[in-house]
Amino acid sequence: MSTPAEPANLMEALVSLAKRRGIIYPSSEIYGGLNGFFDYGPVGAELKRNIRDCWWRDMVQRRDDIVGLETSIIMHPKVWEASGHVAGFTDPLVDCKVSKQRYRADQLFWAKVVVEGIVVTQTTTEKVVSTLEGDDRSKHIHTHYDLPTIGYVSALESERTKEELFEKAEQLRRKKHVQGKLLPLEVKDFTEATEAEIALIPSPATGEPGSLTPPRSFNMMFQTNVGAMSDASSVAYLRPETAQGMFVDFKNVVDTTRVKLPFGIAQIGKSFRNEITPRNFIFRSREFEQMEMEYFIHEDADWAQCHEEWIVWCENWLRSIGLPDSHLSRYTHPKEKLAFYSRGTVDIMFKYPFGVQELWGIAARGSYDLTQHAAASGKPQEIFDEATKKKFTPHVIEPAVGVDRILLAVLAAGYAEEDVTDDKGNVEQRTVLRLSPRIAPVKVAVLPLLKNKEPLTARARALHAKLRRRYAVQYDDGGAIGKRYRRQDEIGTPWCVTIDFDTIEKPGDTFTLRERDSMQQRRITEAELFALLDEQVY
RNA sequence: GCGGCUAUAGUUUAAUGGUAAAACCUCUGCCUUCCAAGCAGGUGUCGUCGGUUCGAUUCCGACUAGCCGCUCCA
Repeated sequence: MSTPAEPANLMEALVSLAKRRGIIYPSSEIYGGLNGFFDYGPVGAELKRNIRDCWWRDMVQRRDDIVGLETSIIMHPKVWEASGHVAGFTDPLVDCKVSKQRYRADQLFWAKVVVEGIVVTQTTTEKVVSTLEGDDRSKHIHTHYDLPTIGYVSALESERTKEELFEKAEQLRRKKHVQGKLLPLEVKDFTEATEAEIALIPSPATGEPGSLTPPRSFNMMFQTNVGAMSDASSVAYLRPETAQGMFVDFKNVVDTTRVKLPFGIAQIGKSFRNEITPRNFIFRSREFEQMEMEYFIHEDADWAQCHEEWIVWCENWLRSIGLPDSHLSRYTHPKEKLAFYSRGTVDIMFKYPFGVQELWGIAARGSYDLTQHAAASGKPQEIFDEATKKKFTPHVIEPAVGVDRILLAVLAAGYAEEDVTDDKGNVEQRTVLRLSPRIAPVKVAVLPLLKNKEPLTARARALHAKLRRRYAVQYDDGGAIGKRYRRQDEIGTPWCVTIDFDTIEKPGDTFTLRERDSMQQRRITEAELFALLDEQVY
């Protein structure tokens, strides 16, 4: 009997297991680690490779309409200017030191409040006078008529930013007991404030000046230099997405591979983003691996239907590697929040231990990317339509997913701690990773029942040698048999075959096949074992 | 980047101002006829750097990393 159960803190359990079993290590650990970077250990490397291979086989090799591509990680810097990443990845941010709020500088607006006319309040007059001497006093007061800046106001970007600023300015005028008429406000955003002004602009949270920091720029792209000289002309970027490779090589693929619309170009590769806050283990890291596909369609095609078909394809693929429906959902981006070039974006969400988060984004991008590159490079990115005899720029549907996010999802969905009751009634805990045979790092463990009986180990080694030609398998003769089963459970090995005395003493050359999830055993021949693997590991 | 909490063996945790302990894991040998058995043995720079102190794993500071919240994720 076994009872599946989720541990109280699933993430902690996963991080611990990942380290203990060689799935994921912190990067550069002996030097104290490096925030946002991770290494995949021997077991993790197999798991990750299997996820990539499954995707590539299903997305590229088993389809007629999609071809693969591998572009360089460092591309011409103009690629990222054309794509909008150089501008779009720079988000200057402002912190309020008192309220601990953070604002985007381009969404925080402010204005100097200037009042037309004479400053008549007693306090203000005295202040001005005290800085003057002798006969100059009256004269100087007079010349200050046109100087009365009474303060600053700020407001966040909204539909009524200007009204809000005006109201605040009016409040400020009354609060300071200043007579006169407000001059029209000159609204600027925070990126345009000088150092002196920053000290005087009030925080929208507190209404008091002096707590805002100067805007700090966070460019999400990692910069590097190409060539021996490090100057402005040699600046290059590590790609923040693989997609631009497909757009930039679009014409090459069209001209050299006989593809016809609709068709897709797929790529798997590393991308880099200098995330402000890497979080949640490998979910958001600074170096990660993407699997992206750009599906090009005719400009007159029914993009919405194509979009929906790809969403369904992606959902089915996630199921095929073992993610349960109970953890999957959809999020449709609201129209008003879409990027201006996007016609629609749907995210397939996964219920991670830390919340429901984006796993796979399927975006309808129109012809934005190809059009941008055509304009920036001066080379049209068009296809000739034989029917209408006209050239046009194709539109694109882009399913983009992170390998690391899938890997974390299969770990989270597959991890279980079960209470197992043995024959004597003792309850013990069993940790098991229920990974699909498609992606399991080890498909079969070959176990001689006893280590010190040569006929058993000889048969086991022979089987192991034969299996390993086609599948990732392990040979393990250490310790008691039950311990070896549990060891394989922890890395998600779907099957163990045990070479026992029946194998060598009885006719039929059968082994014990032990199944991971049910722990059930049955006898199986070598031919049946290979047939099972051929069917399940695809 | 800000705030709060944290850092002892591969993992999970103890104890201590006088150079550290347990369990599990792992490795070696013996044993073992199916679910983490037993026996014997091996494996440890208390995250890093500085300060206080005769002496710091322990107290203080900085840094690094992790968790939570804010922010960000085109």
